[in-house]
Amino acid sequence: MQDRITTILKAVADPTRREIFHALVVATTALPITQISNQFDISRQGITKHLKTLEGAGLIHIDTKGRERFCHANANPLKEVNQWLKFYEQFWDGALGDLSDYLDNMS
Amino acid sequence: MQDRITTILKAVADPTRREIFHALVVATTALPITQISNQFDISRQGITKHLKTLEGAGLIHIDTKGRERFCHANANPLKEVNQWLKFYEQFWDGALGDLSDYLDNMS
DNA sequence: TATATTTGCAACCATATAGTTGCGTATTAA
DNA sequence: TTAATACGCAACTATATGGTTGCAAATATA
Repeated sequence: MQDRITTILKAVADPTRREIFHALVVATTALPITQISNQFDISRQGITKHLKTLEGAGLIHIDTKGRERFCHANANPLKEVNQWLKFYEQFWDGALGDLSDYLDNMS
Repeated sequence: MQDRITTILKAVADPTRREIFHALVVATTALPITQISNQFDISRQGITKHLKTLEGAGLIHIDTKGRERFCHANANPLKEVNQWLKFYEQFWDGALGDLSDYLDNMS
């Protein structure tokens, strides 16, 4: 199908998916799907689709217990993104917040 | 339209675009569009579309000189991705290459 | 046992995306 | 001046994506 890194990047490229992932990361406990979908404006099925994408990227794991399916985040795949980024670090300048950032945001 | 970080992530989520960006990053000189498209199997117009997406994300800049348009990379927007990642670093484990990575890749 | 809750599956829809081809135009070279 | 080169624009196609709804099945509760 596609690259692992591509799968991960596509997963986090969607803002809703990033929100879901974030909610799961900061949640102290694993959350069942309905409870997740209650936090969003889109339908449960919409959420389920996003969860599948996140699961496919390894960013969440789903645990079935009875009729409920508990989701918890796994940030490890992001290490791959971090590694991809690392190479380009030598090509960007300074720390965040310096002049070049200011100039970048002008355009 | 959409978030800056979303625009950047979507730009790099496509493998072809990552390749183009990489080629421009490692090129010592700015490259005209035709020369870029010669390095790929897709049409010049296909490349042009990708270049526009990259430009929209601020990852490249295009300089017109005569009939040619020279493209050069700008890695700075990746700092934003780096910053987004940073928060999740506390939730992943160890250095790259340790046991948990091995386990991540098993699934 | 009857009912309510949590979920998956499938079908469907609209739009975005990755790609193509054809054609016109500006610039450079012969 | 003619021909070749580099490019943008527009139209088009196929498929992916983000979202919906309806329905059936499994599990939990009354």
